Amino acid sequence: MSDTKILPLNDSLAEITAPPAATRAEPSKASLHDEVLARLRDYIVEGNLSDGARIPERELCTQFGVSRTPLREALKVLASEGLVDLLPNRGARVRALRAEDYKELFDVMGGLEALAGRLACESMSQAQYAEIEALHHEMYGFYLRRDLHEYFRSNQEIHQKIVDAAGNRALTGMYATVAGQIRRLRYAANLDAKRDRWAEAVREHEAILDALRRRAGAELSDILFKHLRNKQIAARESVSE
Amino acid sequence: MSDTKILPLNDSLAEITAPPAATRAEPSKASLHDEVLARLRDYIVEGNLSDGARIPERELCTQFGVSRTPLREALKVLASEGLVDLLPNRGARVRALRAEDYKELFDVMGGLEALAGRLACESMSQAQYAEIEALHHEMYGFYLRRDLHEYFRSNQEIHQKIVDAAGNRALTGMYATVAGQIRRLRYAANLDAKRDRWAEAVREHEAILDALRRRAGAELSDILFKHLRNKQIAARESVSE
DNA sequence: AAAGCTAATTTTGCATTCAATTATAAATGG
DNA sequence: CCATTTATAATTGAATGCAAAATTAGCTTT
Repeated sequence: MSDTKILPLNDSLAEITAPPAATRAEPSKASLHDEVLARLRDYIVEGNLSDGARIPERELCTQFGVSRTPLREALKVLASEGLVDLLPNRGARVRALRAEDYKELFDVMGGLEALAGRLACESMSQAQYAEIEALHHEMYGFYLRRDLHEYFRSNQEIHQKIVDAAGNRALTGMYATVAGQIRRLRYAANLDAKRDRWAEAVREHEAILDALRRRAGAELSDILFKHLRNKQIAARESVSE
Repeated sequence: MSDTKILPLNDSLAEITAPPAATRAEPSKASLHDEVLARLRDYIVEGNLSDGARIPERELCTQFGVSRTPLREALKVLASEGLVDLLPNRGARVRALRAEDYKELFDVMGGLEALAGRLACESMSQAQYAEIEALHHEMYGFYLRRDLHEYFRSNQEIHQKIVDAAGNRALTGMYATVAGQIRRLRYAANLDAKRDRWAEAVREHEAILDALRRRAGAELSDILFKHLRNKQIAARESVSE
């Protein structure tokens, strides 16, 4: 194994090297640790590494062009976020989530969105509501035109806007962490296979908007949790096919 | 072994050095990083360091008898948990939480407990319910006897048992993190100053138990969130005195 | 030739070292 | 005497070095 010249890279890791130039343009903005952390997290969240794949330190160091110290710090943080497993003396692996784990994460996401809805009802400004309402109508348009991709995007944006409207940074951070873990599962990919579920999801979103408008916190909380539960069930069915 | 002679310690940090011998007896159990992480987290959570206190690396290293590498790793993780702030080139400080931050954390805790209650209703065994019911009666006894300390302990145990009964490890972990951040505020310390609130809290716990028995998930979810809200209000009032 | 054992290589965990930034002290000028 | 500047010390961020553990390769023994 010749390690003096650039090695033939593991395919799955090849792209890590690509983006640094752009990030490097702004050189001393963040610490090396933060940069490595953000990039590695994105890379894992975006699903570029297969479940359980080994993450050899030395290789990643050459990819990122840093020493082992900041990389190891980033790995510890990612482990605490649940994205990687750290095996003693055996290195880091991308955490392999089983169906059971996804079920748990979905439920937590549902709980966090339920909370977000409740808080949004309490503190949301009229402008924030109007923004969500506009997004809802936009999303409905995509539904009518059967534009799944844009539907999905605006759907996600609505959910994020509700979380933002809660105005709770601790919640926002946790939501991002959980959403990141789940994102590795492209759960709604073949929602179109289930036309029934799509229509149902739209109806649920109408109920969400209605409760938001009436600022009915407890009710919205319940609707949002159940909405996420239905999403989860649909995801499980579509995966098992 | 490593610390043959004991250095002059900073007063506020002196106790950190105490427990290592016991932990050291079992040498290769955990990595140095994990040990330092756990001990430093406990130390901060238990409120031994004042808000905003500087955490000089070198000093802590001598306290723990480790080099800067594992300590810095632990600090990065604690920063991601929100327990410390990391100022670039300026070291770590115990994160100073303002009233606003506590309000946010309380709401998140309420949201997580609301979720826990809902999930517990779905999956809890009869034995688990019985255990909670027993704890509830025990707690009621402490209330009648005005034993605030034991009341508080069993109260906390009930809430933890509900979270455990949810059977969701992701939730359990997040709950622990949030509870840790809040624990630095001894919020219920002078609950006894408010006899009204104490009676009210007990009544709320009766409603919690009732909803649990009926496995009324959505209802319990709502009750638990509001219970935490009331706790929060009581805490704020008692602090402002 | 396969299974088991031993030696070499690699990889990890942690300590140490070095450079860069910040804090502190001294000195100079107004 | 105080403010500003300069020099020194301390602290942080990151790279390198080293010992222990683990993985791999090679060898022995059937």
